[in-house]
Formats: sequence, structure tokens, C-alpha cells
Amino acid sequence: MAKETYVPPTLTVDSVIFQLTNDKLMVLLIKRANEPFKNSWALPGGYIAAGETTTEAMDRVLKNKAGLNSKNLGLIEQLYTFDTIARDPRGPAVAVTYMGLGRNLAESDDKTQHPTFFPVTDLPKLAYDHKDIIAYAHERLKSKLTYTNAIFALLELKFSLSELQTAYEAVLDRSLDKRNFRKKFLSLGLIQPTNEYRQDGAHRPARLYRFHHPGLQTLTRSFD
Amino acid sequence: MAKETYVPPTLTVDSVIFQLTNDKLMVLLIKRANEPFKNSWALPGGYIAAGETTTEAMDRVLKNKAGLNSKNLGLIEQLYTFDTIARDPRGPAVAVTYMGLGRNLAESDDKTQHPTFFPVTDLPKLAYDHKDIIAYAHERLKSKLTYTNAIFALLELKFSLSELQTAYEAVLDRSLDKRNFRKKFLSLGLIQPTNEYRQDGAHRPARLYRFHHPGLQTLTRSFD
DNA sequence: GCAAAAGTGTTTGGGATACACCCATGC
DNA sequence: GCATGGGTGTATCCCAAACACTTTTGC
Repeated sequence: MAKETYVPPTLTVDSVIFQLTNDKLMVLLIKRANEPFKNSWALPGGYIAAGETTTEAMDRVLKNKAGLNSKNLGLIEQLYTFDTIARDPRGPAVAVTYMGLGRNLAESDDKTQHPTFFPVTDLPKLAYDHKDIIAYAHERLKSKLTYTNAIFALLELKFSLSELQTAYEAVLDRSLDKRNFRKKFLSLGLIQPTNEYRQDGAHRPARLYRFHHPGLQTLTRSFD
Repeated sequence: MAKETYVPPTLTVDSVIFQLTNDKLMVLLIKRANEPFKNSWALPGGYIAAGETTTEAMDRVLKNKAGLNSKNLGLIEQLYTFDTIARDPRGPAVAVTYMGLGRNLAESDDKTQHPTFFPVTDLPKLAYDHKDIIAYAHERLKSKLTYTNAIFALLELKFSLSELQTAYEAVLDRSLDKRNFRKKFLSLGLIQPTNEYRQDGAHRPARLYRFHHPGLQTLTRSFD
């Protein structure tokens, strides 16, 4: 195929940004300002331009559409590339999707896009097949928690064991046994106790822990 | 961004096709007929055109460059989408990669592309970053064998337990204990004995087994 | 003293691992 | 009868799962 006559398909990037708020897993959505699906909620996404990498496009789109700096994400992972014949009413396209995990991410006050975090268990009606993409991302995240320490990206640098467990429970959407959880997680040797405690109401203060090493690690024994 | 002025990046598809030959894991390569990397070995790949899905492009490229019909693959799985700034000397590009598994796939006698299966443990010098892509695919396949029945795509419909074990050993690149392997695999309840035996030399004939259900299944307990 | 979350051990069952010999066949 | 791969069982260890009470604090 000669370079001169080659026309590539439309290429887009969509991001599934998760964070925890009030012990619930939330996902970032924006309100579409333009057709198609004008005024529907959707994942932040946009075109990838020539000369741009997919991650550069993701950064740009997150900044422009949601006021979010990707430097504030603790972990970014590519999810899947969807063939989107009939997905975008404007015609066939290919969509590269990424998942981002963060903590204390702000909803910018963009009056056009209205970036807003919604609980994954209670989503509004979504544009395109974004509901499926979020479900796919959620499954990937659940799986990731069982064989890596990815949970760190959803937590503060220092955290109590109860916070850790609650984070797991929020993502996995089921309750875990406190004693077994602590025994198992501590035996993985990923976290260390600090000498700090957090006082947090009319009850015993919680010891704070931190991960030995920043960044993603694979677990020696798969969790759960 | 206005539709009229939008120019997407170059989009390509590359395929990592695996099969077993003589108890070794082999990968399909072609000899590049054109620059860049003319005369280097490379994964079969090519451009994705507007109006074409990534899987359609994969099918077309496999057919044209390696004479391979994707219907002969037992399993096809998307691997990853690579940002390829500086990967293709002709400029930035995005490459969608797929892994395909098959059995008794022929090397067509194309005198230009010379499609040939090489042992993954003994690859020639490769164009682009295709060596890394093959390594990535191999890791994904190893992992996939531990939590799915993906091995079926590398085997005949009926197979002996020794063939099954040898296939696992070829992909995982390590030896397994025969008694434990059989006990474990049979306990998964995925395969059933047939009444057929295969005579295959000066020794006891091997009973043949088959999977209960065609297609990919997730294991109830992860293997290995 | 009471409410509320933090913290802590033991028992049991199932599966992973390690390991060696007999069986059926061709020549 | 011997070489070749097919086929089989047991003992041990570790880990997952189940399960309830004491501690520390604020009010």
C-alpha cells in the first residue's frame, strides 16, 4: 500500500478514571457538549492526532475535558483497543482505552463538560458503549488487585489496615474477613508499619502503614 | 477538533502466530520485501485502512503476507496497542497487536515473503521491536495457560495426556511432574476420556482425551 | 459505662508438592 | 527380554477459610 494513498481510520482515546470516595469506587464522566450524544454522560475521550502518541492524547484530553493532570494518577494502564464499527454514529473508528487510578482527584468546575465522579454501582445513562468499557475496566481492576499491589494507587501514602481492607472491599464489591485479610496482606511483605497513628473518632487510633516500595509490584502469592 | 481537519496517526496491525512443532513453540515470521528493514525477518503486519476493523485488517494481512486463513486459528486474542514513535523509521505510528494460536498451520510457498515458523527460543534478528512483542505475547500465553484452557487451541481435537503435558511444558518452558499434572488437570473437569487409543511406537498405546466444550473457558482453580 | 472501630489466634480442610514403580507394546 | 513411553497412589506441608473476644478511645 503506497504511503501517499493510505488513509487510516479515525483513532480515539477514552479514559476510565477511578478513585475512592466515601468508601465507594467512583468513575469520572463528562457531559458531552456536542453531537453525537450531546448532553449524555460519557467517558472523557477524544481524537488522537497524527504525530501524537496514545498516552499524549490521553493526557491532553484529560486536561482539556476534565481539567485533570495525569501526573496526579497513581497508576495508568492500557485496557483494550476496541473496533468501533457503528459505535460512533459518525462512522467507523478505533478506540484505545486506558484506565487511571487516583486519590483525591478534584472535579474541575468546567461549566461545559461538568466533570463529575459517579459511583460505578450507580451510573447514569451513558453515550456510545461506555457502560461496557467501564464494566471491562472494573473487571480488570478487580483482577489486578488479586495479583499486584495496584491498590496503592487508590490510597494515601500512609493508610490504616482498615482503610486498606475497605478499599479492597469497595473495588471487589464484597466483604472480607478482617483477621484473614490482615494476616494474608501482612504476610505478603509489601507493607511496613510506621510509628504514626490516626485518631479518627471515639475509638482506638489506627496504626498507619506504608508500602515498602513505591510503584506496581506483582504479588508472590496471588491474593484472594 | 473539526472533523474536516483531523488527520489520524498511521495505524498498523501485527500478528504473533504460535503453533507447536516437534514439541517446540514456534512463531510465524515473514521476510520483509520492502524498506524499511528490507530482508529482515518480521511479524506479519500491515496498515489498517479507513473503514476496516483491526481484526479485518489482521485477517487480510495474514492472508496476503503469509497465505494464512485466520479461520484456521483456534484462538485469537488482542495483545496490546503500542505507541511507536521512532519505531517505524517512516514516522510515528500506532500498532495494534494480536496473538493467534493454531495447529498444523502450513508455511505457504510465497517466494517473496517466505513465511516461516521459527522456534521462540531461537529467533533470527528481527525488524522493529518485534522481538519484544513476541516476548510479550509469550508471557501472555504462559499466563493464559494458568487460568484458562487456552491450550486446546494448540492441540488436535483428541490428544493424549502426554501430548497435553508436553504442550504445557513447551509453552511454559519447564518440566512438570507427570503424576501431579494428570491429577490436577483431570480434577479440573475440562476433559473427558474417549474410547480411542493412539499407537505410536514400541510402547503402550495412549488413551485419547478431548475437551468437553469447544472454546475458551476460565478454570475454576488456577493451574500451576 | 457505653458506643465504636482497632486489634488479635486457633482449628480445619483441601490442594500443592514430592516422590517410584508397574503396564502394554514392538522388536 | 528389553527398551520405550503410558499409567498410577501416598504422605507432607502450607495456605485459605471459618470464627469471637479484648483493647483503646471520646463522650
